[in-house]
Amino acid sequence: MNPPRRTAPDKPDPPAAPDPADGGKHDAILDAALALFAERGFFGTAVPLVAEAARVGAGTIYRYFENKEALVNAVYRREKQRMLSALLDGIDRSAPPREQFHQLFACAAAYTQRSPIATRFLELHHHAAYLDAESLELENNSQRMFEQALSDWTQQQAVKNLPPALLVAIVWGVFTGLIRAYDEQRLELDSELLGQAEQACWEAIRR
Amino acid sequence: MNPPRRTAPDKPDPPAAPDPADGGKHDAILDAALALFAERGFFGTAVPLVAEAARVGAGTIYRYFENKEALVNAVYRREKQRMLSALLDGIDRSAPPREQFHQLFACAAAYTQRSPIATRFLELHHHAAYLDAESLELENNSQRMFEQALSDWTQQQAVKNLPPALLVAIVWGVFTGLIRAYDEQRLELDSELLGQAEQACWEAIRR
Amino acid sequence: MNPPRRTAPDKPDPPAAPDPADGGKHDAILDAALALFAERGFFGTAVPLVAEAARVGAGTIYRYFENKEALVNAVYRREKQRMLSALLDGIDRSAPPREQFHQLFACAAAYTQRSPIATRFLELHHHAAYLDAESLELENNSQRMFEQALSDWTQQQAVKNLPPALLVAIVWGVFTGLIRAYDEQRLELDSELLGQAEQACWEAIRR
Amino acid sequence: MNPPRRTAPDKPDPPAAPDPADGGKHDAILDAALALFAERGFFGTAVPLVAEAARVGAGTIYRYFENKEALVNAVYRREKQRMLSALLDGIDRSAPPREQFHQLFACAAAYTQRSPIATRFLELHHHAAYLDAESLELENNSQRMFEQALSDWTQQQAVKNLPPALLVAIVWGVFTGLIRAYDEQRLELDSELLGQAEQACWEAIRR
DNA sequence: AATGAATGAGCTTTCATTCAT
DNA sequence: CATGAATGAAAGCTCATTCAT
Repeated sequence: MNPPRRTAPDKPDPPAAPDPADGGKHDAILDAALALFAERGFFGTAVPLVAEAARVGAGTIYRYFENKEALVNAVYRREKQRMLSALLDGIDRSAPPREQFHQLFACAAAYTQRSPIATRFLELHHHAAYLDAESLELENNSQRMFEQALSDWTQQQAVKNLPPALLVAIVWGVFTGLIRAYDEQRLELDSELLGQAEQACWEAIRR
Repeated sequence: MNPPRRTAPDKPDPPAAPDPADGGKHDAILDAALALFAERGFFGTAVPLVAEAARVGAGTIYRYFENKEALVNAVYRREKQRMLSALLDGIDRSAPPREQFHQLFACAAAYTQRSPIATRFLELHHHAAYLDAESLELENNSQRMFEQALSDWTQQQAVKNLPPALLVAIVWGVFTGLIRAYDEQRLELDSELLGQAEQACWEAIRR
Repeated sequence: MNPPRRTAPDKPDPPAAPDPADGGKHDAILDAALALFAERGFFGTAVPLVAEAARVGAGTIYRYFENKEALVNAVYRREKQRMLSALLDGIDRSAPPREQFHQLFACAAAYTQRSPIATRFLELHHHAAYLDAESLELENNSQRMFEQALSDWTQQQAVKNLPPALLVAIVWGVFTGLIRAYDEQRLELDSELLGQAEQACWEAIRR
Repeated sequence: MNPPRRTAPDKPDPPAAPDPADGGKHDAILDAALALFAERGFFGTAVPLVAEAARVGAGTIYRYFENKEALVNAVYRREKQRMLSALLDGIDRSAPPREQFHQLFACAAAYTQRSPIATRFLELHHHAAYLDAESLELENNSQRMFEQALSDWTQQQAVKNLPPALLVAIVWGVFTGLIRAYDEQRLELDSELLGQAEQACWEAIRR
């Protein structure tokens, strides 16, 4: 893995849903909102600022999203789903647990590197009061999927027989810790270090 | 460790700095601000609300703190320092690394249980844009102290020979993961589970 | 007169001006605007809402009316004129005054019953700030016509020798009072009651 | 009665409730709101405009009134009550009906002349959608009081045996008609004319 | 020193109007 | 001609901050 750039891509994601030709405004707004919410938080970001960044009129945002809260939820869901896809699509559930774990770590690392802004956004808005039921449901679903994977590995005698929620908390916590350390510029996430972190994390949960 | 209460103390901390008899207003404001910022966030908390909760006039807050930002930084520094004290005072740096690690984990667990509101506050305001240089400096100091401890353990051949920042990220990440899982009610943090988490985390970093 | 329905027709009025085949859009807009302005007031009615109700594009309205104010004035003039026609066409100016008065009252009652929405609109927009000179001129004309009628009756020694404007104010006031009482559901306007009101009003002005 | 000035007093009403020394801001806001709402309507009046007219900051209005709707209701209730007092205090309920009727007419005329702006306001906001339950209750109460008076006069055989609501509608309608005619400058309300109107109106309802 | 009423800048949101299609 | 997506000015309202008391 290359030494990750300190800021970067995040925008070049192909406009996800092929919108019915609105000039890409819908996605432009989501992109702008993502960057600003990640940088300044929800309350710290004024809607006209999002509009300006998206190069649309302030009122236009309200043609696409009912209100500011709906906007942040739309961003949250798009990014959460993208992240989940990035992680899950890269895992071969029939491979041995240790291999799957490696794939997971690699995908997560690749994702955070490809989408640092989205990563920051998701980390920041993790459990905000303005997330609606649908967003929380998505959050729960993702949690459940990870618990399922860890639970499977336990049954395959590969990892410790501990509550899946605890195992997820450990793995997720380690990864989050890495991201934060990287964000706060205390750690350069090169591939050697990622490999070491992966191994350490595996040792935390392996039987 | 007892099954932790879902809410609780947090206030009875002795009035840290022996203020020159201002009727305790300074601390009352910090206490009120801590609770409100933890519950509603920085932008969600109106200054007059803090004043009311602290039972002082709105203008009084500005005699003690330059502005809202200064207030949240003061809260941050007080709580961060308290937390650091709680962790570091409980560790016997001459004990064997594994024993020190146990003490650290136990102190951290005790702290979060004793001060759930402060824990929530620190987690929530972890890297907010409105933290000033002094707060970030404190953050760095604490980081450096933990790195020093991990570095020592490495030299004592007890833990892996990895960059201390990585080791801290792992340990801190695991602990943060536990707190979150508990906050989101996915995990009950009883003493058995904490012990298992501690052991897993140790296995992540031990040589 | 039948016990009046609480809501009802109002639309089936023949499309007043035989427009040069614009697909009926001009009238459709006026119809929609009438209903919405009557129900929600001028400021409470958004132009795109009128467009939707008229089943035309929002921009189309501006091809027929310079702006919202011009639209409400057009509605006002159309309805005021219809109302005047309804009243004046039903009066036989060669009949004895008392008979003419009866015809006037009957026509007015019939009109308000046939066109409750228009009645509400005219009452609501009676002297709004956004009525333009032409609308006010129409208002004055109608006033003058009624004054003329009352003046004639005075000369025929049938009604009191008072300023025609006062006589009109009295008759118009009584009728408006009836409408309001009906609107506020304090009065059921059956034919007996209307007859009594008519007689009372006549006694107010008769010599 | 003097030839009424075309605009005039309305403000000099003593600040009704001796407010607990707020610098008269509460009343200043009500006064400014009354004038502007009467002139431009509820929706046509921007809150900052009221603030400017009252010579207070825009935010100050919200210290005294929950929102714009609460403000218009406060104005409505103050003015309606003042008007009712003006009418009812001037009537000697033990006098003969015709004399009472004269007093009523005289009081009403005096009130509208003394408070033309309030008169216009009450006329304009008569049954607006933004009046709350308390305001409507006040409206109903006043209606009931007038019906009671008319009903009494009927029982005293002085006026026609018609539904009190109809009698009120007639009297109130005539008076409203006079006001409108005056407002629209079609009628000068001198004392002679008022006397004639009073007599005509009495003839409408007298037995 | 302490207060809290007052302020006005700035927020989210709406909507009359335009103009590229 | 007709459209309706886009706009941005202006609305109602909040709240960090000040200052007369």
